Amino acid sequence: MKANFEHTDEFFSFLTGKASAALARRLQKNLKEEGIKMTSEQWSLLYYLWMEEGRTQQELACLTFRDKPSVSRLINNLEKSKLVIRVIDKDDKRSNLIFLTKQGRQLRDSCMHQAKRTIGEALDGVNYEKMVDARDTLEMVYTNLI
Amino acid sequence: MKANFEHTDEFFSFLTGKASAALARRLQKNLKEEGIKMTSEQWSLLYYLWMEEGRTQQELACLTFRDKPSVSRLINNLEKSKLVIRVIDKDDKRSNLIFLTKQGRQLRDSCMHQAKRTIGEALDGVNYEKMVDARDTLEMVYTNLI
DNA sequence: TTATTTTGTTTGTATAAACAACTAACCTAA
DNA sequence: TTAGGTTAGTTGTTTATACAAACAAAATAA
Repeated sequence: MKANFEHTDEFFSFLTGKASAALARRLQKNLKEEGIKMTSEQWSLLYYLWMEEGRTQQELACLTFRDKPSVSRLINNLEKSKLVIRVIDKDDKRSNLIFLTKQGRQLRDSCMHQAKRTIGEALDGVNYEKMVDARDTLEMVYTNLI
Repeated sequence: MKANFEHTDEFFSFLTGKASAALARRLQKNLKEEGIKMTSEQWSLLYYLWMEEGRTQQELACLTFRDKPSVSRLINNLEKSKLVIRVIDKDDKRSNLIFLTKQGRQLRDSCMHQAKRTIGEALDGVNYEKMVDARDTLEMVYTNLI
């Protein structure tokens, strides 16, 4: 069943994604305040490595909703910053396994702290259930478009 | 009153903005199917020019939540594509007034059609009120971060 | 085994973003 | 009227995105 939305402008803010863009900017700013020079995109990739290392680029691409070239280049920059390293998988020489460096591992706590702070700032005064609802709605939009 | 959200991952999808990214990709794809080579970013700027021409770059920056350099370069590309022209404001020589070309004006109907189609696809099966709620919640997040 | 397809990654090219630094035009106030 | 500040836009630099095309390793099929 397809809804009949006549008013494009009513959902224009979804097209722009301004809320998530603002959130990304704020995260980057908060990290910078802590002396951490890291983009929100790099953060989002490191997030999954802090949970578990040794993932392939393919896995990271799926997890972060990026295509493979984007992940490849993000990792280039993270390698330049000495936060991760590529290790060729012995069992499948096509794959790179991505590991954190000691330095990358050390950033985890302060980065997660700043992420929580950022989300706290974003959700100031926002009803929790409404937030969960919004997330679920966006999730549905996303699956519609995959 | 600051909410205490312990679980960062619960709101991770907001950080990524994957829904709006997917929507932007789909719009671009739908436009391409119509033979229109245009980015979603260009679309979002043209949208406001289709409503009213002769806006300044500053105005367009505010309307589309971009900074001035971003708008400047978007307009460079739109000029290259012969869709808009810059006209220096006689009353204030600092300002450029942005007008559509004949070609840019002609694209309006088919572009708007594809935008409505895209939104229809995105909102397939999504409850209208939930969508309005989600938009309002995101609006609040945005204002928290400005 | 060899040929074909699939999978994981990289490279090429174009577009766009943010931030900082800059120029030019305008305004205001001493 | 001139000095200082503001506003509008551009340019430089770095980072990130998408899509297409390439490449090599692995899996599959003949």
